[in-house]
Amino acid sequence: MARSSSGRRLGRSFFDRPTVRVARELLGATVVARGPDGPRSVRLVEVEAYLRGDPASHAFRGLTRRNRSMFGPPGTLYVYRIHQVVCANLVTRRGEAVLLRAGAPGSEREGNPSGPGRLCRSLGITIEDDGSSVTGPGRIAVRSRSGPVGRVVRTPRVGISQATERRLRFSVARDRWVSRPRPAVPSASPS
DNA sequence: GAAAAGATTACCT
DNA sequence: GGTAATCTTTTCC
Repeated sequence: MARSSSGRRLGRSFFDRPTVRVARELLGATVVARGPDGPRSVRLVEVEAYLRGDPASHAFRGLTRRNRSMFGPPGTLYVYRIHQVVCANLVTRRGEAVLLRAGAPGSEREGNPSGPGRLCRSLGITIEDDGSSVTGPGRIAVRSRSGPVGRVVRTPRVGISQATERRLRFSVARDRWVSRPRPAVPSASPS
């Protein structure tokens, strides 16, 4: 099988670092979810950072019933429902997290993980996974990237109405799995 | 208790 | 490119 191999499981120390740095380094990492019909995996190509004092963050107004997982330890999954789908985040430091927006499917079974809701559907992540940890024995893990990642571009985040100018969306330039709107790639050298 | 808004997506013109 | 679907959480009266 032409499977892009992945490295070791990322532990708490990986997530217990500044959120922007974690976000950037998650690109190329693989999320693996054990399911009833075997493991499913997605290699991340697009994420967004949500910070302290960030009006676009669900944690901005303090702890609520919905966002309590964002205040859990590093490596906690924060899963929330929006409209008819769910989206997943990985908590870094208290009250900060990285939204998983898109990735490349590990095989045909994962379908199309291009978009936060689609990515969760590809991995079988549900609201039941909210609050679980990816650094422990749970069914979901993150494995470090094993190969080079393409050029990374920083652009404004998608779908928010506050702090829209902050460039906290990180994506692999020109990767086919990056969701829409597709970021413009600065032309240092046109290809 | 009621109303509005939403870190989206699928389908329409 | 624009809009409806759809339902939970949050917020306001």
